Amino acid sequence: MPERIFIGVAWPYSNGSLHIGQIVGAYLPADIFARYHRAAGNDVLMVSGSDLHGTPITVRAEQEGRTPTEVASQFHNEFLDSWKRLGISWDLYTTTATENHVRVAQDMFLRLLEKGDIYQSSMKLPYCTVEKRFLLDRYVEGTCPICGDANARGDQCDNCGNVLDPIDLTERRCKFDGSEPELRDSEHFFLRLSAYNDRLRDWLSSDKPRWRKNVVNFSLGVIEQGLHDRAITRDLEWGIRIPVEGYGEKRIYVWFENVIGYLSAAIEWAEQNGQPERWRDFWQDSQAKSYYFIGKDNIWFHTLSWPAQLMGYSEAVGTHYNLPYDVPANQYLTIRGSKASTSRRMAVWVPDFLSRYDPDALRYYLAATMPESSDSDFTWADFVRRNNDELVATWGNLVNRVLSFTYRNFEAAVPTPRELTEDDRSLLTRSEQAILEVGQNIALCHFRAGLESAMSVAREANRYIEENAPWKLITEDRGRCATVLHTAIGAISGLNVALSPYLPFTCETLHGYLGNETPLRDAGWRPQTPPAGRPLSEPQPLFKKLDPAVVGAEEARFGS
RNA sequence: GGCAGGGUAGCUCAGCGGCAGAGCAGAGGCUUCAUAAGCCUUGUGUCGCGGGUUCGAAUCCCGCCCCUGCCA
Repeated sequence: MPERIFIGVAWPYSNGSLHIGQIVGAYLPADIFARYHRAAGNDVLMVSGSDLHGTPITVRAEQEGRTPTEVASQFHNEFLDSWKRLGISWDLYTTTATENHVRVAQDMFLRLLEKGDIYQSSMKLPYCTVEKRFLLDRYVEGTCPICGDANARGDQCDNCGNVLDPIDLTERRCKFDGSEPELRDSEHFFLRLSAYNDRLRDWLSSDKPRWRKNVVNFSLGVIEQGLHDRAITRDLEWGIRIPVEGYGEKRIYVWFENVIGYLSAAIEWAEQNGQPERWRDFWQDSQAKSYYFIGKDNIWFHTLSWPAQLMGYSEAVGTHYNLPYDVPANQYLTIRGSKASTSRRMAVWVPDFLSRYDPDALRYYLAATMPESSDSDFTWADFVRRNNDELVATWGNLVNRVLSFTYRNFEAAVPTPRELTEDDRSLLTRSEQAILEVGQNIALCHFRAGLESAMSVAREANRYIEENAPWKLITEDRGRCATVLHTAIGAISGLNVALSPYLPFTCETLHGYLGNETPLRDAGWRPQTPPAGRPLSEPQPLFKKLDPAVVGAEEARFGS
């Protein structure tokens, strides 16, 4: 019985190129997960989109003297290209600027307002009398009350790292003109999160054994402190309008709005596919499972506020909406020890990376070092090492040595085996087990362990080749040689299925070398046994070995 | 400052109450089908620091240090 799997992936701000930390944190694990479940025959819907709103975009636009729309659409288009080149297999990748999303977001806002989960209240905010506008926290500067640094921002002090409120600063000044901002009352809308404290606690306390412990413990910790109501509108021009009269200069704040994209994207997907009610299969069938792939900075929004929004909306409209089934948040991938940053433009960028290296090499590296339980560190030396000593040497070379030897010595076709020995059957069994183990690991979001399950069988296959030495058998016992190669090809075919969620491009290529005429994605999550006599295509190496000199070149480029 | 996660071999990490492990790197050997790839053998550890509980602690408890995230 197929499962229904909804996969929501964090909505990236389109304020700069994607960097590999974002890929390893959310997009790659989501894609591996989606590819596995599709192969296993499950009903999968994977969606996300570019967040075209949000202050990071307006900040960049102001810096460059462009409009937010120009900045946002430039990077949205670049993202589309990056997804294609990385092989991220969206069912729909949209944006937060669609009419559909605005309608769904405003509807949720209004329903929660009618229900009383959203209410109005005033708050004191810094107002610049020169600019004649309310200032975002980061546009107020002053002296840090904790460390005394004179150049602290209203949201955070870069000197001591503490989170601040603009009201805490002394010697407050406007970032743009240096004038002292006034504190003025501003009417805003608040989400009544406090009303959901107990229900969220009950939900987070039950049936969460597969959740990562940092995700559960962090969320429960916030609940124990007591969830407070939070403003969900801002004094901004860039964003989705508040669907209430008299708030023309304010907008819905992105943290409330962009998560609604998970729902609106499902609706958009269903409409685009001519089955406008299909989204309900993923949102209203309580057997459907929703997974959210995000980075650790995003946990609060996905385990607390978004579930509260959904609980409230379900009640308000009288229809059930599924809460997250799992939120497998990843830690960070640091770059030589420091955090990547889009706004500070310090990162390994995806378009740049893919201009010199292959997507599967990157996918392999990122999956093998995925920061599932703690931050992991990217270094060029480690990338080259894993590519050359693991991907090329173990898997790529296994494939190449078996296929090229067979191609040359057995008329470019799968050899006809004699009776299999214990040894042969044992290898084929291990290959079948690899498919099962990889699948189980991926289903539990243990991506590194899944890859290792497959790689360890690739090592066993290399041992099998070594022990049976087909290069000797070819002159001594051609029948036995045929059997060994047939067995090795069977094992490789199985491993190719097991690795396909991780390495979609090269696995598809190998599937072709193995003489298949239909795409690998149609083969399912099960062993493949190429029939004896099937013609093989002439194999080429699947991966490129990297010159260790690229380490120095890349580090120089990175500006060390 | 509060909450949470992490700190284990040169590197990347697993183990989370019962003889400290894997992959890769290093050293030695074998092999030659293969992208000088493969296979075998092999060294390596104050398990962040200091206390405690226990017959027994990397694992549980207390305190501290360092890294990361969040703090509406």
